[in-house]
Parts: sequence; C-alpha cells; structure tokens
Amino acid sequence: MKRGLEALVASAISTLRARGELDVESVPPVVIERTRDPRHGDFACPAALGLARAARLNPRDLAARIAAVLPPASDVKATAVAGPGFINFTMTEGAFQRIAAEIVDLDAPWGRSRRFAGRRVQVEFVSVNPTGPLHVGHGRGAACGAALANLLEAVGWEVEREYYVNDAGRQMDILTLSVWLRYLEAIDWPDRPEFPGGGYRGGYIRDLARELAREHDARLGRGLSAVPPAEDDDGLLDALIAQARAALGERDYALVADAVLTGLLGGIRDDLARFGVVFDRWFSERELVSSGAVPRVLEVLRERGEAYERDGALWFNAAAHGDEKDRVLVRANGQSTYFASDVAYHLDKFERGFDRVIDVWGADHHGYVPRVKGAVRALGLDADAFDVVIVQLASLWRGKQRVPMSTRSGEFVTLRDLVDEVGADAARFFYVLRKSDQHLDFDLELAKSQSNENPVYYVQYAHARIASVLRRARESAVEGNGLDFGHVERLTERHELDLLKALSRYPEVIESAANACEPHQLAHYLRELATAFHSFYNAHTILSGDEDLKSARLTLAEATRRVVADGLGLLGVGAPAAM
RNA sequence: GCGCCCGUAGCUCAGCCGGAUAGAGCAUCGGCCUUCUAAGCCGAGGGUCGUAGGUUCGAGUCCUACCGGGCGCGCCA
Repeated sequence: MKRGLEALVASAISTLRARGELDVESVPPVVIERTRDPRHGDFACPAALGLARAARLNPRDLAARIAAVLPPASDVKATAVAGPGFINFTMTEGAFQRIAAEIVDLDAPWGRSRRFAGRRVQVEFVSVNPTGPLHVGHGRGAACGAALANLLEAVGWEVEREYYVNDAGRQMDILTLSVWLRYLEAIDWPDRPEFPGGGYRGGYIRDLARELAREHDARLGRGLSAVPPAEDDDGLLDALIAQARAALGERDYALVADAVLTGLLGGIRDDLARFGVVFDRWFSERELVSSGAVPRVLEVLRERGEAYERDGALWFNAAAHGDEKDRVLVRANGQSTYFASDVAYHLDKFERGFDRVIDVWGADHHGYVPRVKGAVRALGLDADAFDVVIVQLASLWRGKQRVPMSTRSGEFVTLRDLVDEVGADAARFFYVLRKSDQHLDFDLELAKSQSNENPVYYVQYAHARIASVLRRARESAVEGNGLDFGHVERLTERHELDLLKALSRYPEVIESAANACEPHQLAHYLRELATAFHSFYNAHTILSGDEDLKSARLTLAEATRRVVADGLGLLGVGAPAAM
C-alpha cells in the first residue's frame, strides 16, 4: 500500500519537473507515513515540506500542485492538502477489505517480501565462550539474533546462522585443568593440589569430572610434582596447567580437553535447542587457527601496509581506521592475540561470499567494534556490508532484589533454568520486547508470573481465542468440512476496519524491523494487532446469524490468526490453539 | 581521564529519514460476563520529553555544553 502511494507521488513530482513547474536539482526518495490521527486520512506524505525550500515555493502551494497531478488510483478514495503542507491519502474500504481475503487465500505466509532475494547474509550470534552453561544474560543475544535472522529471511535474504566457538587459548586450558582437578577429587586421588582460586567452579565442572571418572576410572590419575609458589592466581594457574600437561602427556591432556569442550558445547547446544535457537554452523576458532588463517591474514595486512613492527610486537594500524589507538596482533613473545584470530575470522566470513555480515555482540564488547570494523576496512572489504548489532546485557532481578552473577564462581541463573520455569515462549518474547541496545531489567518473578503483566500471553491469547472460534464454526458447519470465507465487503464497522488497517501494516513492520535490525518493532506491532483484535472481538459477534456477515468476520479472524501466528513464529514464540 | 550507549507518565518502555494535539503496558480509580475463551473489553486521571543554549517553516528526534546513570578502555580471552 505504502509502496503504491510512494510511486504515485514520485510520478506526480516528475510530471511537475517535466513541465518546468518544479525547479529542483534532485528529489529525495518519497516518504509515506501512516497517520497518527485518523482525521488526517490513512497515509500522509510530507514530500512538499522538504522540497519547498529548494524550489522556493510555499509548502502548501507545492503540495496542492503535486496533489493536482497525482495519477488516478482505484484504492485511493480521497487526497487532501492539510496542515503545513502534507498530502493526506484516504484509502477506500475495499482496499483494506481485500487484504483479509488475500491473507486467507494465500498458501504461504502473507507479508513476506522478495526485496533481497538472491543475496546472502550471515548472522553470527551467541558465540559465548564455552566455559559453562548459558545464563540468562546470554539468552537475550540468542533471542535477538534468532529473531533478526528470521526477519531477514522474511524480506528475502538467504540467511546463515553461525556460532563462533572460542575453543583456542588459555581459557580452554583453565577449564581443562579445573575439570581434571575435580576428576582427581572424584576418584579420590591422594596428594592432589588444592583447587586454585582462579579455576572454574560450579556444578557443571564437577559433572564433567564425574563423567570422566565413569569413562576412564582412575586411568587419568597422576601425581603432580611440587607446584612452585606463585605470587598471584594467574601465575598459579599457569604453573598448574604446565604441571598437568606434563603429568598427563599430550595425548591424555588432549583427551581431557576434548571431553571438556565436547561436554560444554553439547550442553550449550541443548540449551539453545530447548530455547528454540538452532545454528546452521558452529565455527571453530581452533580449526581456523590450525588452517593457518591467522598468519595468512597477517601477511595480507602487512602487504597492504596496515601492520607494522614495534617493540618486538606486530601492530595493526587501527587508529588510521577510526579506532582510538593501534592494536597488537602478535605479542612480543610470538603469540598472536585473540584480535588476530578475529581479523582472520572476519576475512574468512567475507571470503565465504556473503553479501552482508552481521555480528550480534553483547554490550560488554562494544569497545571492540571500532577495531574490528577498522580491520574489515583495512582488508579492503566492503565495510558497509558489515554491521555489529549491540545487545545490552540484561541485569537480573528477583522482584526488587538484584541477582549477582559471576561465571567463574558459578553463581548464575542458567538459561535452562529460565526456560524450565517460564517456558521458552515467554522468555523469547520478553527478551525482544525492548530495543536491543537498551538496557533490560529481567525480572524473574515477572517472567515467571502467569499474569497479565506478562505481555506474551496477551498476544497468544488473541490467537487462542480465534482458534477457539474457528473450532466452534467448524463444528457447526453443516457440510462439516471447510469454512466459508468471503464477503469481505461486509466488514464496515469501525472495529473491523481498525483491525484490517492493523493487518495491512504487517508487511511494513517486517521490512522496517529487518532493515533496522530491530526485532522489538515486531513485538510491539503484535501487541497492537492483538489489541485491535480483542476490541473487535468484544464489540461484535463473529458467529453471527447473518451467514454472509459471519463468513466475512471469519475471514477477518482467520487472517488475523495467521498474521499473529506468523509474527510470533518470526520471534520464535509459539501460537497456542488453546490456553 | 578518554570513548560508546542512555535519560520521555508513579514503574517499565515505544516514538518510523525532523512533521500535525507526545503514545503503550503495568499500577491507581470507575464500569462490562444467562451468548464465540474476562489471560479480555470500555472509560478516567497522570508529562517542563534530564537542564541550558543553538540550527529552521517546524525539535522528544539534529548540534554544543552541563547534570545524572550504564558499559568499555591490557602485548587478557
């Protein structure tokens, strides 16, 4: 609908320019807005307001001239020039009524667009370090990323969902050590060292250790030679890791390390699956590193003059690409940094042929954005094709009480617990209700409550109500099969038209939410759509005695049901037929 | 100290590229179930859009300064 009007106005403007009645150098894209006030019609176009100055014309006069040469359109009932120079459009009732029939007739979901068909986008999200189970803070990134991926698909993109696994580096060693020490406890090995302060605590470490003990009995038990005293936690950890490596030997150390990684990733994968989030690809940093991608990308940077040596280290020319200072790629001790892997990873993404690459990151990484964007630019890649969506971490509350969280100490509420307690639907909806770069207070009590404060039920309830009416209608249908949809011209009451208008916005909302990477727009829309339905439902009886009217209202109800179900589906939320 | 994000109703938040009289949910108050699901509907009250300037036909939206809050600033991962 919007598109059609945009074309009308654009055509009128070029008519005026062709006639020499509008003297401007260029015309910005025509914008059509939904009106807030129904007295201003259904749509408004502020184009004349913007063009007036360049054309040195009074905005109202210009609006009137544009309106006068608008091509005829059967869906437009009236146009008017109003206010400072808006062109307002009122659509015919038929234009809205037809939408309900269209939605019901279509086999595929209505409101999808093919605008980006044939183009590929990668959405990388969650990518939490495999150091333990996902907690509720991670759930938001999962919910937002998954919804964003769905939205992009809905406007035609071919989407790949990827999880980047940080399975290389010291952190994996600390985890391996932690599990192995707990394993020594589990098999009651004598003379084992005290569990270090910097080690990972938490039940899942003990679980993995017990599993190790089940599979290998005491075969992996080793004594440690004396651990030299270390002045701090990190020093102690490094010493213990070195001892463990030596005692276990490379093969058994790798065996423990693999068991740890497999166990943790398996847990994460299960948790995400229960949350309704599935990835197309799990990309391993370790594999990236062992493929030689890091030295290769460093070579590219060197050749392009974007990397240089200083103080024995290799630096990336980040400041020249918008970062506040240059960044180390290879440390003086010869070890490449995490950042170097990341640069290699992003080059790899683009080499895989994506037209667009989107990273969904937690807000605690936002300081990292300039250097990665800078690296993408320095590699000569299309920086405009690379976006980082920042998802603010959620702070957790139990009513008025803030819940402290720390991964190493093992004190946190897991995503699994949350899903068990409130259900995946409520959690998914709750997470995407706020703009993702806005801080979110996640109140466990509220999310758990089955009350009307919890907005997911409001939308789902609309769906369940419709489903119930449709069941009723089927039962009473004489022929028994198939409902009689049609007669949409009978939908003329205010509540019916309001609902039709709400439905007509769906394609616009999907496009806007996808383009802005803002799933919350869809969540808000669904609430508004549900409101329009509930009002209609209370004002009128769907199963009317007037057969034609009944069929018209059933069409409207079914169309609404489909849009609600589809929209909830894009957010990863179910649409129950009964509640 | 520097950088990024934020400040809108009692609370939690929307506000589309600057557009017409700033919206929603919750909470509060008052109504609506012998008829399709009351997890619903209808109505009321509630605002100096942090503060002060600036840009212009027009500012919650853009710019500057200040106040207040969050996060980030390693040859860590």
